[in-house]
Amino acid sequence: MAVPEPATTNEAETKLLNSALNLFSQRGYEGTSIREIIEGAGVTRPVLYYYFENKEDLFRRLFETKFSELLERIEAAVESDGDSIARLKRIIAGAFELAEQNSDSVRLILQVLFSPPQQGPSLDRNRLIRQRFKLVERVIRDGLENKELSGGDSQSLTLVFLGVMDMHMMAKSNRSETRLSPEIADGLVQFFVAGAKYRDVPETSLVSPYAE
Amino acid sequence: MAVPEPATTNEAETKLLNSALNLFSQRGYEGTSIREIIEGAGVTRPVLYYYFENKEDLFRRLFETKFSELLERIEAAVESDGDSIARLKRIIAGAFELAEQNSDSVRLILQVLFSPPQQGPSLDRNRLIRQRFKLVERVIRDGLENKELSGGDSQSLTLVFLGVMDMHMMAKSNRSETRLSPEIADGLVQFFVAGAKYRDVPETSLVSPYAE
DNA sequence: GAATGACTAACGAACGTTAGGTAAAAACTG
DNA sequence: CAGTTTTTACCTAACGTTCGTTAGTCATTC
Repeated sequence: MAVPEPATTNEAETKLLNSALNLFSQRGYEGTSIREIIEGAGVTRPVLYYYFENKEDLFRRLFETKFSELLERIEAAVESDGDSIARLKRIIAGAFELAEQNSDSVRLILQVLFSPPQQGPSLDRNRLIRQRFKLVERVIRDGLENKELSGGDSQSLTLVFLGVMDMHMMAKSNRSETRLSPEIADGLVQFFVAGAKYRDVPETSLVSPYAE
Repeated sequence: MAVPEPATTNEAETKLLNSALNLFSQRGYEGTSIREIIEGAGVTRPVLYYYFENKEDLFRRLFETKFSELLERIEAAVESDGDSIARLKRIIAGAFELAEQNSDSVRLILQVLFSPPQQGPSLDRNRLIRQRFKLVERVIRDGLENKELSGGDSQSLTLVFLGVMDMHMMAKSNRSETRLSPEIADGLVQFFVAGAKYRDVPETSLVSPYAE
């Protein structure tokens, strides 16, 4: 009976989320006012409070959506077929693809992961960091078991891997001309594998950087 | 008779800078109010405006001091003796040492380098990023010329190097139990050299991530 | 006639900043 | 070197603005 397209019902909500993504990713949480968000969305203030509890709720829901997108991509790569090196390549390639498609989302995510501990709304940053860490670590542990990788414990290697990946996404965030192609993703993993394999020094490891 | 200690002349200014470092590094620029800063320093508000033009001036002067400390350390390592691998080790070891000694400073620096473009007071972030980038790149270019390194252009390799270094400093910022020892610094450079050397793929490079 | 989705208008609190004043030390002057 | 002026280092008290938030109202739709 009713229109079978409730997709376009929350037009105002979508506009608010888009405006919020744009502003939050560029200016941060405290640097963005609710007045700027509603202006960008072309609605009035009470409309925002109709769809969202408050500013923090808006930020949290926005962030959770975007972060889930990234996690799902990584998860898909982790559970994909092939050896661990191929899966590592897919992890980076997927993240790079997201950064190319939706650089605002990636900037928002990096902002949260790398911001000072008490900045912005209180969300469990360490949990988020660990979630992503664990996914990548699983692949690296597989690689160590199959002797595709060596040269350190899984935690140290994961930290290096994420460092390389994130620094490139950060470069893309800062300079949008930067192109993060799948070829670069492959090259970085080759780099990583070589470093983890041919190292002829005693293994070094951090004291549980993101352990459980 | 009177206490002959004029060393404590700018006592209030120092207290303000210390309080500001503590708060800014933990909560960010917008997340910290002038009232919190003066409370932490145990002075009144006009005292802050006596020593600093305004909040932005306070932040800028604080940041510039701390960032210079880091740059000077890197510079010293860049200009030190030995092959480029030894110098790369000293760069990381120096940064790690600073992170161990003064984690607030490092957190403040990382915060500025990695925050979204329009957050906080307007300071030329790309210039700062480039300054540090150039210093490291010089050593890596030397390494490429002397065949101590290979496997990519100097810019790509520098980006990887900084990614590995920064991710570890970030880990320290998030979890202060993390120990960033000189041994770990050495291990990371070994990793880096192996990755840059034994890679058997065509060289890949980004489109000028932090070129001039 | 009850939700839904929007509006105008205002709220108190917190923000960065400043006007205006004071006690003591430092610098100058006859 | 005594007397005067200036500067230093702080204070109390308030300013105007912006912040996030909400009470109250009103069409439109089901």
